[in-house]
Amino acid sequence: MGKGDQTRRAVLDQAMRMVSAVGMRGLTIGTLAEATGMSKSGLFGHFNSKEQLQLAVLDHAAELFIDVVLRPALKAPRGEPRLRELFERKLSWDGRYYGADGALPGGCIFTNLATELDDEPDGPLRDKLVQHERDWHETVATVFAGGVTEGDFAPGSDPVQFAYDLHGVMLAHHYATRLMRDPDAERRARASFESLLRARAVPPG
Amino acid sequence: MGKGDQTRRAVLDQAMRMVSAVGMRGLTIGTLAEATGMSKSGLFGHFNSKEQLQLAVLDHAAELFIDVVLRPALKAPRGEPRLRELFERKLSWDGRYYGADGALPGGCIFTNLATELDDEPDGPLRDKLVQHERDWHETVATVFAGGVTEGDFAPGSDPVQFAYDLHGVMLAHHYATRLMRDPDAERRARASFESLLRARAVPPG
DNA sequence: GCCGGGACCGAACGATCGTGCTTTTATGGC
DNA sequence: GCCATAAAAGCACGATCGTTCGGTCCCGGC
Repeated sequence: MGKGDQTRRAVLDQAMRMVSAVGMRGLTIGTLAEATGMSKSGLFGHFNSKEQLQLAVLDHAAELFIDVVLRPALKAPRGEPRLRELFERKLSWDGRYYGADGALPGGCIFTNLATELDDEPDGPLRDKLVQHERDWHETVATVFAGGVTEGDFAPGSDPVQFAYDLHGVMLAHHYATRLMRDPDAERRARASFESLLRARAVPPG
Repeated sequence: MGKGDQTRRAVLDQAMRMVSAVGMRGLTIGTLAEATGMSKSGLFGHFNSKEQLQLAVLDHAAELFIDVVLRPALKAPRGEPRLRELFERKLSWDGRYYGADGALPGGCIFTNLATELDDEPDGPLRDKLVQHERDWHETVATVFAGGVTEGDFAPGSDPVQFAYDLHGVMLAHHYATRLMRDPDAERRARASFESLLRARAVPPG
């Protein structure tokens, strides 16, 4: 990895942190340059436009998400254990572990971007975010469906509805943690998660 | 109501629309002036600072929310009917009715501001939003608790946990509608809502 | 040891930001 | 209809925005 890639990666790390806190609209090349100790033009040369910088940040975050949430969770045993692992890792991603003073001081960067970009006209940035979100929900639905075939959840359960509901739990947790600073947020999120599973428990008999 | 209040109100209406779409950070006095057909300085004179404009927008939105969601819903009969009315009106507020080409083309302004301001340091704007959100969740919890004493829901149900869960349903609906443009979003939200109630149904016997 | 190219910087651009000041125009009470 | 006052406009300010250009430094290949 040459000098260029190294700097580029460091810049993207810093940019990702800033975007998680202030969004794409709050990210400016000037403040990013200052935060990384570079000149505006020197930094700019790595991306050639702000839009390409934004796209690179999104890709960078997606890679991190796959590394620390998705791939490790998919190593857990099929069915309910894998679903629980996915939930726990996503919970950490949202707040406790990678939030605060971690890689994402502003919380889940995708959640933040979702509400920032949802009213934007179609474009490369919005499209990329939607694609990433689509992949994520599909993964959740697939993992849950695996739990159905494993006999952990009631047959006939709708995996898409489960992914929808679980995402609601995640969003509520993000909201309660970051805006409301509710110390019970994590406990409440776990309670909601257990309710979702209980509602899909295999019927007795 | 003098001329001043009249234009001020018209400006706030327009500002609220814009904020719902582009957030407080995306709202600029220049574009707001152009959208209302005024000069920057003429508009500025009504608020004397951008922060006061932002605070006024938040108050304006809170009044609208009380008018079209809260107050009408509280006229419904105590218990489950009142809770259902609250849910339906909040659903309309988020997307169908007041969204799109209505008063809030960018969807629920509070949801948008929640993710935009959650990482901001404490200040008048953030504090005001948190206060409004606190009031809202307290109302939901209280209305649900009324359902418990009415015998519509299982005794021992936790109203705060219910408010947390319902908020998750709302956030998931907002997300599915606005970012993902999921045509099934409303149906899924209703399904989630019914699940929340079913889990709190009075036990048989 | 020279040279080409990538990495980076400094300065500057036009545009737009929020915000003052001064002046003109419109309004409402008598 | 006059007149004090409120409302709106005009203009300018320093700062910052994304972006461009020309130059400087340093490192690897010949």
